[in-house]
Amino acid sequence: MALTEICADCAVRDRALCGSLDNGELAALNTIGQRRHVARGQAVAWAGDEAVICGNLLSGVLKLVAATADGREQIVGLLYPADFFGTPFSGQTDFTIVALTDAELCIFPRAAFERMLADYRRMERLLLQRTFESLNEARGRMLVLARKSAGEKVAGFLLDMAARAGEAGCHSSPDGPVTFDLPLTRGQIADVLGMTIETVSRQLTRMKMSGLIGLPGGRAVTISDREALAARAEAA
Amino acid sequence: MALTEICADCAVRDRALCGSLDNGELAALNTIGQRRHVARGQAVAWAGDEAVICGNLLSGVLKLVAATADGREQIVGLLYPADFFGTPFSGQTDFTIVALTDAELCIFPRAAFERMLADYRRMERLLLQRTFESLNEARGRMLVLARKSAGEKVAGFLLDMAARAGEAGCHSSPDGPVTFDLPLTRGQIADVLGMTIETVSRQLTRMKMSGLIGLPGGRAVTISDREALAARAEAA
DNA sequence: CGGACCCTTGAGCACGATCAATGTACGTGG
DNA sequence: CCACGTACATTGATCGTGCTCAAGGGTCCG
Repeated sequence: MALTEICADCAVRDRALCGSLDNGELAALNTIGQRRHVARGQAVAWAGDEAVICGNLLSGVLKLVAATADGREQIVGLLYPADFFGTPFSGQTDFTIVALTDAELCIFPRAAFERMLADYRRMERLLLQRTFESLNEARGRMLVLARKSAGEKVAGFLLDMAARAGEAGCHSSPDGPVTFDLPLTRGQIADVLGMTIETVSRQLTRMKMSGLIGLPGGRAVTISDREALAARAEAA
Repeated sequence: MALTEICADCAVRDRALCGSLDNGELAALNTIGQRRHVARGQAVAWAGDEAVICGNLLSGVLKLVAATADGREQIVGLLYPADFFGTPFSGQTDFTIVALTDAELCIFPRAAFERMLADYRRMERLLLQRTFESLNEARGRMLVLARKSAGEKVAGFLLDMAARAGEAGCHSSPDGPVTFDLPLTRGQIADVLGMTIETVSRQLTRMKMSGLIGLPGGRAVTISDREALAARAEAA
């Protein structure tokens, strides 16, 4: 199956980096890329290993994990469909990438991808822009991790997830109750926010008691009072 | 004074982004760049403002600051000579940039700089690589901020600063006591590490008591036992 | 000498981590 | 179909790190 055909039916065709390529260029991409499926929990890359691949995420969610020598973990980034992963020009990967859900990837050998960047300037430019965005996001997260309280962290996280769920499904109800499923377990939320599973749980129940949110069960969350939730995300 | 002359005597000529340009290209750069001096404490850019300039740091140290609505601050990055600052392709700056010491900048209008990137591919490539490095550093810092104890944070910070001081002066004494001046006040260290001024001070005196370091006075620090300090930077 | 700024040290407290028990949902095999 | 195992979530009790508030000392400069 030629990649051009694959690309034609690619779920993220217009949003991924390769959206900047025309059909002829996709044919070239064809020769070096391939699809791969990873199961939930499976690692895509290990911190410390040589960086041999990079690519785009087609479906599912990946986490980027940093860890201390003694096993403490911190999720330093989440990857959603159309996101690029891997570190071109870098000898080794600094972070472990693990699939949080079953996921589908479109991967390239790093060296070949770097040559491609040289050939397709629009793609390199796009990658530069995205990298700046990631950098800004990471820095913003540093403020959250270091200076925000548990309540602020969880409230802000819920708003982020609601925004992401909204832009996907786009039920377009700007206010009023919105319900969606969190793609993460409590433990993973804790890993993202730099807290413990118990504190996340307690904060969620507190917000339920205050009427800010509803917890219908499973991973579902209902934003009942977006205003108040936003206030809690900023309050000291 | 032509910029080419300026560039010729530029302190960071071989280390900055523009090190990738030849003399003819520097002449072009000449037409859009200019030097600027900023005093200690003075801001170079404000978070939320439109991003109009970017450039290279020639001398001094700058901080990149994120802040909450109610005034809590976090330093999300430090800039040293030869570092690039600013966010090309982004409408507004997300972080405030302030000079920690008197500093000298080489600044460009953002739009003009973006056009330059299009003309000089080596520079764009270099910027992409540097941005990836910054991203990795920011993510590594997320782990520190969220998961490390006060002692680990301070120990790791001292080692970082020692490494930086070493590569500048390069007294090349790999082991054995090394003495250098911290470029930051206790308060600024606290802002970098996500803690309070008091906790930083207490940790430093603890390390002095343990014989890991010496505090000769002023901003000076002596690394007496690098091994033990490194152990404390990793220990739980 | 006075004031500004930075640093150190102490006492007390609060937030969130830790330890522990129980509850809930789901899938598997007897 | 129910018993069981696993993984995830909730809730409680207790503890400790690091923040807060407060006082005092050092250094530099006008």
